[in-house]
Amino acid sequence: MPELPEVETIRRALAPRVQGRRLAAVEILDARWSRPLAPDELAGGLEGRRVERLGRRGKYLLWELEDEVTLIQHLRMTGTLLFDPPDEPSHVRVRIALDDGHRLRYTDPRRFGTGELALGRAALEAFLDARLGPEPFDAECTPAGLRRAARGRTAPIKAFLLDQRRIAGVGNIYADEALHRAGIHPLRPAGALRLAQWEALHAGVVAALQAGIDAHGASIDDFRDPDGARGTFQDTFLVHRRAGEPCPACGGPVRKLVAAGRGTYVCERCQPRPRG
DNA sequence: GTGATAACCTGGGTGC
DNA sequence: TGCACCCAGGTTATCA
Repeated sequence: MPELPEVETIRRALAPRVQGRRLAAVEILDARWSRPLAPDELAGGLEGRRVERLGRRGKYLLWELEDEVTLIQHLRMTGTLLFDPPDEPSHVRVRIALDDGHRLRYTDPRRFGTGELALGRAALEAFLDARLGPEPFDAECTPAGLRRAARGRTAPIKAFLLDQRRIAGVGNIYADEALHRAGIHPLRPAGALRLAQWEALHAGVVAALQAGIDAHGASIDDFRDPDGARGTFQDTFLVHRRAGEPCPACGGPVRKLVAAGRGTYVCERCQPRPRG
């Protein structure tokens, strides 16, 4: 599941290969990907333009093209970008040919991924600002700021972490791993956390995301980098998808429960369940 | 405004 | 072996 570290892994691998190149041809095979624009309409906005920068914001991959045109790409559940795959992969939704002869293939078995066009800097910022809170690694993302955003909230902290408007880039995997690092139960009401807990959680989020980036992402199911290689973060998960196994910190059992409607993994010795 | 839930979608796993 | 069913999850829309 591409979360911030997986998208960053893709960005780092692709940026030196696409920056400065032109999108010679763009073929969109799935109208779901480009809607509300028709495939030809979106492809027409991209073709011939030079890639000035490949950026990222939260889980969005930002293809910043000349003339202030940006392709805002979200991989959702199973999206993968492959660079010069040896064979034509299955579930190809978009084909891109670069002007130096290299090829990109966007594959997405579940077809949740999206590509949207922003015309102009203001449109891009409006799109992102409406959907995303601060980047976890930025100085503006602070424990005190998160605490303010959560004030009065009774929803579980896991739901708060998954809400991209509160903090950008955290998904199900990294929320579980961050909460375990911080010793906080995922069902604890977000508004009930003390400042010291927010400090621990902020540090846990940053540490989990950085570990994911260092491992080139987590490849539980579909994630592959642009060269088709798997990430290794799944090999060092503390709790996520480890139900029934001993907690690496205390040896207690890792349990699976549902929080925010998502499969959630917790060690209730390290992460005491809230009373009531 | 807030929180919970359904819907989108398909491959893989499980049970019969 | 084949079929039906369930589950996974990021985001958005809808409802209470």
